[in-house]
Amino acid sequence: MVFPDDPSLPSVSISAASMPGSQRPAAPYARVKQYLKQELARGRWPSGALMPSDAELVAQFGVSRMTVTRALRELQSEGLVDRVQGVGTFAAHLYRVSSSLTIRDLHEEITSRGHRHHAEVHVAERIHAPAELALRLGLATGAPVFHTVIVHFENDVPLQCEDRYVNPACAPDYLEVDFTRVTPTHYLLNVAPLWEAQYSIEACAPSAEEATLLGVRRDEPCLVIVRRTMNRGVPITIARLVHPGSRYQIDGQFIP
Amino acid sequence: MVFPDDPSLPSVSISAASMPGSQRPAAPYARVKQYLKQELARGRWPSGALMPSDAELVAQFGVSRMTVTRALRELQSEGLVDRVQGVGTFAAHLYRVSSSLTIRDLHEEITSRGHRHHAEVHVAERIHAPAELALRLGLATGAPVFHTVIVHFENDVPLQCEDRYVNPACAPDYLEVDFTRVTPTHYLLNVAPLWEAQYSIEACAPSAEEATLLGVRRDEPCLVIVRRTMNRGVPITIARLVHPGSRYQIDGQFIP
DNA sequence: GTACTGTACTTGACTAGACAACTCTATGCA
DNA sequence: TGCATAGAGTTGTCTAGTCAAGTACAGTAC
Repeated sequence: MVFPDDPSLPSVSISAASMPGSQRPAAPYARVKQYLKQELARGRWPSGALMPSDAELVAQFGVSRMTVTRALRELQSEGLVDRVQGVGTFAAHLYRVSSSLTIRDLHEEITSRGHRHHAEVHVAERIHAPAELALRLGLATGAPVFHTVIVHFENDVPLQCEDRYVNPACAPDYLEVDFTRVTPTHYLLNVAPLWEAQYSIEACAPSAEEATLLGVRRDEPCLVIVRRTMNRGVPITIARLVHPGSRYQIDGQFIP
Repeated sequence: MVFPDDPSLPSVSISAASMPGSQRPAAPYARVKQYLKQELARGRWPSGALMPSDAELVAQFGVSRMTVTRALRELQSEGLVDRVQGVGTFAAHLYRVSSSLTIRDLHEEITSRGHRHHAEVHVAERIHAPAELALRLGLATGAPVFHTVIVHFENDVPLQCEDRYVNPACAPDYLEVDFTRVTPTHYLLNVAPLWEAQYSIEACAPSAEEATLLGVRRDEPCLVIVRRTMNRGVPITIARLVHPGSRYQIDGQFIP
């Protein structure tokens, strides 16, 4: 993906190789992939249409089947084609736009903007889980659970109120951590490196407590992310992240 | 370097294959991938640590290098490892959680929930682009632009107010379309199959007009998605999608 | 000490062929 | 007509090897 994209026709690899400006001729699998992508964008195969078979592409490009397969497998993982064993390769139905949403560690996000980040810890306690929380953390009712409420500031302006419950089995010394120096996200990523996460994003008004902590009015719309993470099937943490709507937005992009 | 501690001998694929419930023995590349994923989750290789080389994995699993390469390439594309030519494979720095956010066509999303979808077209016009809009659509100031305002209903409840500007060059007959039958998203995907998209998600109060169209109060927090899509560098459309916070949320998940 | 060089090791990419699993269609038989 | 079957075509996966390109390090000449 670092290569300059190759607008030339797929067959004339010679010209691409002898281009004065081009660094290196594109790898064969990349040429096949680029060709298919371009023709898809051009509308050559409408949604659901049958695309050339492996064998046809092998003949067309004069490469081995492994090379064609790699190009098609990557297109498949990008959601651009559907392959059905025994049937063929089809242009994907693009009625959904799937994009990569990166939820970064807030500290990293703020400092990468060149701003100052600091945090205030308002609650750091060990409680007994009420029924609903216990259920969501996969614990017994009344089992001990860690609870923190932390407000994060960007250049001394409150940006996020983080209300978090943590399964003690995953992070026994969670409450020992100095959260003015390390964010819970960062700490938990070290304790349990790989996650599965479910999240929801919604707009709603803050609770009275959240409004106070964030220094906003109760009718200020807030962007709320609720995230539940698990490691190998074991729930780790549930976090409710509340952001003033006027100060925070999520940006993303999708490049096919 | 790796031989001393080897807790799980990967050679015992027999047990997995002879499991009564398991359909089929996992493919070799999947076994390699699964093994590396599991050990990464276990913390065997901390962030940035050197992982086994291709050759070591070939010897360990008794498979060919193409098989090992495939497993590692997929892990790389998932962001779990970093490979550096001439140096080796390293456990990735996981200080960010990247997840896939799928923005589906609203009609498909509603009907897949088993609900009814219908749309009301409030504006469908051809205007002359003011300066800022023209800039964002890559056109000259005053150039013609299509503009639609459509409200989408789920079971007769307003769910989304869609305010959209379209580049006529990409969809000359946009205004001819019956948007009570086809959503603009769906139509534009047929006209221009492949997208690059930029979007932002934020919480804010609706405008007076939006509040009226959606049947909510002006202080109801709304989830607003602004999306700009392009095809091969040409801007296609800019859409502002406003949803009542009490009726809409974005859900997503991340599975490593 | 410094600069160069050769060697070993690493990942990147590809080939030619093989077998398996699956789907669809045409054919032959009852 | 209806059904079973054989064959052709497709994707899924793997092997055993090759060459290329990049990095790191030890040894050597100066």
